[in-house]
Amino acid sequence: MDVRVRYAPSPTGLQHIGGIRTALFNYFFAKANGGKFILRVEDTDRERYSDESLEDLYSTLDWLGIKWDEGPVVGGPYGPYIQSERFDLYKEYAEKLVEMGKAYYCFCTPERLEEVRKQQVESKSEYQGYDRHCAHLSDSEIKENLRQGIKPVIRFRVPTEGKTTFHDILMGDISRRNRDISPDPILLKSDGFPTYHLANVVDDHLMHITHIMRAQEWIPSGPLHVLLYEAFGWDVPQYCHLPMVMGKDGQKLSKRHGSTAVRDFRAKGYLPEAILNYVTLVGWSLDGSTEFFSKEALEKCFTMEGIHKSPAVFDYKKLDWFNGQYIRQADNDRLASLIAPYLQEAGYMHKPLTEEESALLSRIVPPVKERMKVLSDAVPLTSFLFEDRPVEDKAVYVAKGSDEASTAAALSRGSAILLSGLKSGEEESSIEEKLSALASELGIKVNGVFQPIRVAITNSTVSLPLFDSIRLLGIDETERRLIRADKLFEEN
RNA sequence: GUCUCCCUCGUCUAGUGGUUAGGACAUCGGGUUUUCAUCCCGACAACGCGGGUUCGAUCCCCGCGGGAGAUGCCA
Repeated sequence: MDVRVRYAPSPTGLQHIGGIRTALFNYFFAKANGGKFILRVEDTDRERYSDESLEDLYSTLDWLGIKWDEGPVVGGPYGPYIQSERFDLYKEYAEKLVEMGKAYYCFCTPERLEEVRKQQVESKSEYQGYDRHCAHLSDSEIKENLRQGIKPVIRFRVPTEGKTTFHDILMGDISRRNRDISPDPILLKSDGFPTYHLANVVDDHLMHITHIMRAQEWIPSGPLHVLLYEAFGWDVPQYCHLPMVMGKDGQKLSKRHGSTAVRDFRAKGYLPEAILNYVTLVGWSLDGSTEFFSKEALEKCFTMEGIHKSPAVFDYKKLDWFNGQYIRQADNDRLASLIAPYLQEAGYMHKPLTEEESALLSRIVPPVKERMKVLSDAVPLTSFLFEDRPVEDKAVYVAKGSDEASTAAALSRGSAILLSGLKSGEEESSIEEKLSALASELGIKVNGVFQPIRVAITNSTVSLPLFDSIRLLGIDETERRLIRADKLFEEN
């Protein structure tokens, strides 16, 4: 049997790390087994639905390079793949269950349900959930309610006896007494839309899904779904519940832990291959030592056996490390085009780039790529080129182990050495030697000479390498800034 | 409350009835370097606890503890 798996998100929010991890596992499992990866949009919650979420779903998968074999846009033999477009289908199946006596109409108002819930909490009842008030209405009672225009929901009749077991590839057999299953969950809402339980089971069956890989938060409803498959007389697919992705505090990863939307990571300057690589390693490993995986490699080597049972904490620092690694590996031209938007956003460059800017950009990349964790780091790293904010505080120019007098001397004499060297096209290493010699003459450390020069030129003690900075800035501007710093020290 | 699942360094993980319990991130220290970063070297650091089974348990069994998830006309 050919493997068919699906990612079935609900477009009620931006695609987040947890969701995308599920998508990736499904995708890689399908690819590694020569199967099909199906995308299905579960937009049955009309209150929380948003177009933006749907667009975000497509753009995020696209950014990661994840293509679906069947689904919205591309179509497929079992479409449509958007649940709202399958509206009639669910009603049909729900009513089929009603006819079989396995489901029933319920006319309870939300107010009454709320009241029941409240009482259960107050009385600390062991049983929670619906009290099956409408489980045994007579035909005439149902007709009367319908005649009055009350919109019913359809509830599934959960057996009160026995237990239901399903097999999970990772977890093994998971059983639950039927009486512990939430009593009589709603299958079809009063607005005619199905709930997750119904739509999911119906669609997975109709779309011939072979393996259901979803987050562990669904384990408790596994038995219910099995009951549903059995009620319809359908085969139960294979289950594989994925470990959850947690935040630092061990709770389910959410916004309060930091960014969780993939879009946010993208905006900050994470590369898709870094996200893809790291996210796949959350809850999965090949051998415990291999860390770098390309998408293509994972499409071949991903196995279910490598998936873990226990939840995993999402480590932002490790993601940063991965991103830095991938940035360093990245092609310079690609990096240039990836960095450009950040510099444009900062107002440093025009959109589109002028020819000069484009040329400058490609010279910026090599020194900058060694120093970035995220692409947006390029902005602070190069700001000295685009906005001149001279350091007024003399103390900043003074290196450790030096003093103001030596610094003043280092600055004026060092500037002279530097500028004449640069203008005469002298080797950088030779200029460097002379500056070092100056340091020992002044009786200070090498940095005692370099630091004031660096601060003068880059307006910061932390910068790109000095000669790189000068090359990017140009000799004239370098000279201007050196003279200005020199004056600062001459003033008193 | 009830049900279900989980438990190896701070974090992600490898691993075995007998190992110096391995790797990576983070942290700390050192080296290279004009700063920062990169890069290199090193250090710290784990089998939740208690019973069994066994010549021997991190590994097998039981209990406890801790954590998480579910308990919606959300998915």
